[in-house]
Amino acid sequence: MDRAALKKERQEFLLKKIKEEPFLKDEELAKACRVSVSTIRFDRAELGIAEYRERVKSVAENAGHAVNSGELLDLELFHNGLSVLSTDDSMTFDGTDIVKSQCIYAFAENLALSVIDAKAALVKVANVKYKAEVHSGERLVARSEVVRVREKEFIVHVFIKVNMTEVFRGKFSLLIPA
Amino acid sequence: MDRAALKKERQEFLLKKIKEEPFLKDEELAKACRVSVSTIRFDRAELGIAEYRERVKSVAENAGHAVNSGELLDLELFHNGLSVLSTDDSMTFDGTDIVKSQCIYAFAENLALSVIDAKAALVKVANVKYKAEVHSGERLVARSEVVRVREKEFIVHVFIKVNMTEVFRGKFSLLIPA
DNA sequence: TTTCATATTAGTAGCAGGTACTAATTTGTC
DNA sequence: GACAAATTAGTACCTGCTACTAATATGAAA
Repeated sequence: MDRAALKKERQEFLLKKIKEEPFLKDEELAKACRVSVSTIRFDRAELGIAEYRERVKSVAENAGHAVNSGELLDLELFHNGLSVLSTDDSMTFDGTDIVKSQCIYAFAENLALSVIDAKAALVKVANVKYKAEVHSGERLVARSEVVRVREKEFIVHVFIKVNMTEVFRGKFSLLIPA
Repeated sequence: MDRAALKKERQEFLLKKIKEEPFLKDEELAKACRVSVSTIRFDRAELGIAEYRERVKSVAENAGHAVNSGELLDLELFHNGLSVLSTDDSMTFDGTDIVKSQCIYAFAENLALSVIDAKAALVKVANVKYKAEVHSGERLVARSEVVRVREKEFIVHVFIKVNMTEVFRGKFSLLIPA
């Protein structure tokens, strides 16, 4: 066997393994790869993979991310709002770089709620269209507009663009709780 | 000053501080409380607060939760599917026990994708109705049905109930990528 | 004022999971 | 058989602790 090839194979396995289970310590990785701890440390250094504690920390730090609330750039309450969100790998389908539509939905819904100043409004109806694939790394720019107000019910439109191209549009009917 | 009262006050402050910023080390907490590291360790022991690394780890472990994919109970590919999801506090609006509709949406969308065997299908259109509030702790039961197939496009209905009462219904138009 | 319990601080040894480095050992290939 | 790359072993040191002991400070009771 070509030792260099074995090494390459192991390093690819290591990358995959850590992507799947980031909370494995060097000792556990060594067992999984059937090599010594030294070799694992060597491989991690070569591949630029951080140590166990750093990996745990970075997962923890990106945890709040699940909210997909983006960064609010502009807001005129009960009129319109503007928000941006940078997509990343945590939002994609495994093994692809395609962002899940539920992440885009959450981003849109959050902006719709912001614009009517509702920390916890109820969504009654949502009609949404996804017009194009969104890929990891792309920057979503969302604009929302309140189009109708009736009693405690609001109709809010949300449009999302990537690079000036519309990828999403949605209509939300929101109810502020009594 | 009553020293016991000062202690109590500090410990309350400590609890609040760590709730807000879980990633503070003993040394940083000591500075924030203007006491020695020893005292912080003493307080943590008394209050049952875990050490820095444990806190980071527990935040990291509860991170993946955001997927909302539920547990698939039954599946007839291209016909129908059945899935359940127990809601919890991580899905609610802060300070309430009302589950965010985006969590329900994600659950529904995931089931819609499962039933057409698509790991990464594109959602083209979704029309959804939320019929009642869902509260933390309630168990969502979702049923999906493929109602139409045309080329690579699928129309899937998803109904979600809590305690036999429908809380959500949605229609998804899905496209399997070329 | 002295006494005493409580609160606080300091200091020690040891642990986990590493880094950074050096040195020895294997192993496939020329 | 010699050589370079790969692998393993071993050392000292680091951080952020635990678990423990001991010393010191302080407010209140006697």
